[in-house]
Amino acid sequence: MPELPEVETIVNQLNSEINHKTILSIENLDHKVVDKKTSTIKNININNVCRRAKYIIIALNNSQYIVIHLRLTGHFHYFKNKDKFTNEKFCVAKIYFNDNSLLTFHSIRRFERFDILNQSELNTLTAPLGPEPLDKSFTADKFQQLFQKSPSANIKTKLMNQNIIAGIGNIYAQESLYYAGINPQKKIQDIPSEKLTNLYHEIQRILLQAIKHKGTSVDDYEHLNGEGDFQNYLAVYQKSHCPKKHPLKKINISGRGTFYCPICQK
DNA sequence: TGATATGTTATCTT
DNA sequence: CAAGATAACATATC
Repeated sequence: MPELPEVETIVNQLNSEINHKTILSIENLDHKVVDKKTSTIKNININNVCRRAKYIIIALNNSQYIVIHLRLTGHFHYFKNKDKFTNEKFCVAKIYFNDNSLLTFHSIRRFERFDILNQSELNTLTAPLGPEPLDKSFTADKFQQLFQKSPSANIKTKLMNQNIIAGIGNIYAQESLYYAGINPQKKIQDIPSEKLTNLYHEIQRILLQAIKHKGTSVDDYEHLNGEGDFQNYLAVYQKSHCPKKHPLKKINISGRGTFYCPICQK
């Protein structure tokens, strides 16, 4: 499932493939997933592609934004020649460019979102989001303060809450908790502050590492040109043993599957 | 065939 | 009341 590193990978690729191109038109094949306002996008230039939390934001030069959330199964394919496209399953939108290329968006579960927003709608969407974990301004001190505000909350649930800290989902929450040596069942108040600082550093390390590997390809994630390979470097997610060969436990926290090592994570 | 997976949001509970 | 927990959403896959 696409989290920060996967979305970041796709945004980087979109920037190199489609930035500053002109969108001729957008074909909307599923009005449940794709905003009907796509029909108004004709001969519009792309100013920039960026990421906020797990949102892909394509800034257009008519002061509108294409905002895409991949949720669980969303992905793109890019064709330098639009004629190379052959009817692919689950394609819900086709974006045609002035250089005869084509970007297709696919949604398997139809859980995904492809919206056309104006500036104020975009502001409303992003306003509640927590800080970006890789921002230079997001220091270890701020991380401490953020989490110690909710002493009785479960650490993993808070890590995955986009309004506390942006971009972390089920995979990277489990991985960073493993490397920080924190049992995912812990309440924040029961975690010593040195361990919280470790967690801060491990989050950044893991996210950067995963971006280098173009994300974790499990389930339906793929980027524009294929798959990432960080799944080969996971410590606990969907594993039976941790890197130190201890058997892992799988439990349920807030309705989400959670792998952890009872020996390494206290 | 029905259980499973999961990000976000709405709703329920404590 | 508010914080936290859980249900709902959709649907392909095993």
